[in-house]
Amino acid sequence: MKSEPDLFGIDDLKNRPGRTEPWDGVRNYQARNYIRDELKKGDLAFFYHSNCKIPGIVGVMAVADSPSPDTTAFNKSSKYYDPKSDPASPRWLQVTMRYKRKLKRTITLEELRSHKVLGKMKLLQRGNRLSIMPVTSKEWEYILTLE
DNA sequence: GCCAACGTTGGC
DNA sequence: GCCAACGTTGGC
Repeated sequence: MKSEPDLFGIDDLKNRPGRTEPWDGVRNYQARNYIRDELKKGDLAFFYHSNCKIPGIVGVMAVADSPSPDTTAFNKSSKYYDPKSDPASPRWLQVTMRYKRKLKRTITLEELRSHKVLGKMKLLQRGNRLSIMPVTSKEWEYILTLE
């Protein structure tokens, strides 16, 4: 799961009360579908810093609840307001994420790209812009051995 | 700051 | 339904 450290980084999550944060504002259908279909309470996720000097994986977090409607879509004063999301049939979903730990070091995008076995990772696919995407268990375990 | 890649919008 | 125009993402 990507986030821009200038806006909300791993330390921001760590410093939140309860070390949790609602992951709202996702406005991409594919990412929405991953929230809806793939995320279960207790699942682990990498925290990825994007759009910054050294993009890469910086930590581990966990899904803290079940997916629920993203109510920022109904809030006219929210930057995530979406008039097409009907409260009776919410278009966008969110999930709460809980801080687990920081990696001992950042595993940079550049480093991830240098490992041939990770070549199929969604994150590394050309042109990928998804903010939420699956990691296979093999990829997960391999990446943690790099730490 | 540039720009490739991608998603969305809206005219037709 | 097509596709040009536009907006966004995000690495570099």
